Amino acid sequence: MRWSRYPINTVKETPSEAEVISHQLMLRAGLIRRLAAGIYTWTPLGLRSLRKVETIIREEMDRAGALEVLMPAVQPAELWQESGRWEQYGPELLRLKDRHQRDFVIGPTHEEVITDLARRELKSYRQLPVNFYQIQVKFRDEIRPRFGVMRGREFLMKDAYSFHASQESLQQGYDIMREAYMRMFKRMGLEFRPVKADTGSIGGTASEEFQVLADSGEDAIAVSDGADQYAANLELAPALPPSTPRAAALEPLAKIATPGCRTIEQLCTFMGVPATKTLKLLMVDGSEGGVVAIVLRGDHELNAIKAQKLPGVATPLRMAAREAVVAATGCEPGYLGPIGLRCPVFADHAALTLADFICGANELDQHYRGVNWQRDLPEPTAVDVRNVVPGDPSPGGAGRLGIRRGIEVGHIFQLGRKYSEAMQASVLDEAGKPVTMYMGCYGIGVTRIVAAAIEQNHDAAGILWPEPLAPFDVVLVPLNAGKSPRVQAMAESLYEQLVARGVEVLLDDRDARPGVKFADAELIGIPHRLVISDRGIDSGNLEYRHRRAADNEAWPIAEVIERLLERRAAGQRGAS
RNA sequence: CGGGAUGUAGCUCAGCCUGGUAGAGCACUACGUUCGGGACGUAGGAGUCGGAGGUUCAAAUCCUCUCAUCCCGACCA
Repeated sequence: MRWSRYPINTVKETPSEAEVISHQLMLRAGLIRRLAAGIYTWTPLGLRSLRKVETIIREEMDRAGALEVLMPAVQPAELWQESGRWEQYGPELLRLKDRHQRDFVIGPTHEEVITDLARRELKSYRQLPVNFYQIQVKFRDEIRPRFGVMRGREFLMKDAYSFHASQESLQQGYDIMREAYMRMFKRMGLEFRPVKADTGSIGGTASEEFQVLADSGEDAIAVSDGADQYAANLELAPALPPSTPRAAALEPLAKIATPGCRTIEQLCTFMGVPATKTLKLLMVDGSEGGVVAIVLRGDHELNAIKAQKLPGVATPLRMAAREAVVAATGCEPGYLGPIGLRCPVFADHAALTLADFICGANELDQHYRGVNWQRDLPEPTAVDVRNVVPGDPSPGGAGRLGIRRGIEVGHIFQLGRKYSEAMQASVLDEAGKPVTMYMGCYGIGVTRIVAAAIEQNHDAAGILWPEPLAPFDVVLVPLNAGKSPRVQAMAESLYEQLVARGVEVLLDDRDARPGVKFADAELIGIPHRLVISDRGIDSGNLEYRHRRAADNEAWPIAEVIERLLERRAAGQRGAS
């Protein structure tokens, strides 16, 4: 491709709307252009990388025996009513009416459509197992789209759905997909971890996410440093009950005035104690009205997923309204404590191991100190409702947990029979009896992968594409070709030879100054760069530089093609 | 949805407080000089100042409404 014939519009200034580095670089390098909030056009350059991601996914899905289909983006409401998600799904589901006033949705996912297809097409256990996949546009009307294509509303997704006659077969299909995912993300050159995950609104049982590790990631993940290799989404990671017994009560119970100490931080500053000696009490809505109290150690955070699974707690989790708190305790938030509460109370394990602790007195500007379980108040039910913190023991049994940030690029689920039951998708077994199929579901955020790759691979000058995802393999940079016929001729010759060898080459034939060409080539992140100049030709060498290298290499002109092919092959194998 | 902020040329922004002929840099076009790390000069094209209404002799500027975009938002007991 000739640069002069290819619309690559780079910009020096960072567009003000971009917050994270991948979004900034994608705009500056001209990979995407925003059309509306969370909705982007992919330019020719950006699309080349997006297609590379797609190709790797397609190859690995095919290798794993999955069959590609293409389902409609617009789906009739009837299917969603049948599965029950017409009511369940919130405003994130974009609904619309056609000219006959019939309800439709723009698909945020395709369980309903695929299950409908499966129940029509699959009649016999002999046709199972089978796995259908597609790479297709989805629309989710996110509350707050941000970070460019990282959390867009419209995005490209690979979704796959497998159908099985038994749980064992589902497990096998799931394992095959897990392997395929490991291969894909490795081929893309990404640093990632599979982590245990919550199944969320999709439902089902076993589930893992594939997280690309990056500080700007929206998800927190708990990773063990031990031999157990444990990794889980923070939402899901269990906090093990402490093994140390509770210390003996030493201090007497005393009520103290704590004016203006509404937060743990204020309380600790006022009292001169660490947050680990305090208790906090959170009020959440109960499932049948009323409120439920949850007690945590002062420095711990509530885990919403764990909390909403407690008996009597409303799903989804909602913090209790101020009025409800006052009605239940006679006190407003800021001074709540577990002593003398009438509502149901749960306490986190860590909160229950405290002795001589400080907690609210359920009176304005008053706290208790020297509080002890059993002696001063009954022990509530012990539960795990907090987020794990760095240093907690790994649930895997070896090592301690650390917290890292990740970008979720893939998610695999064993759905079981949730949709097949609701939509009556069954096949006949050996005995001629209908059996409801087991389903698995496997997603990949294709668009997001491009952003994640940049988030993980960039420097001050621009993008450092993992080679398998780069829009071009090589950029040829002739200097002063307008004045030097031999530079021009050599650049053309190299271009033709490389193209003939199947290399994706970008020839910078613009009449621009060298600095402009170098800066652009680095910004758009082409892995291999070859500079053609009079100076080089005189010395019998051309200048080669890898995008990740700090220095140039001088390559004899006669060897340039072969050496470049070698480097490219090495890079594609992931040896960059 | 609640709170905050911002809408002026393709991009980054100034001008608004204190009303009076719409600006700069980047980008773009032409010409000339320049040519190994985002050159310089000259000339030029480009904006219904988000939209509607109002106040005023006069509105980018003041007022009201509206739309869009961005940021923050259980974690507090």
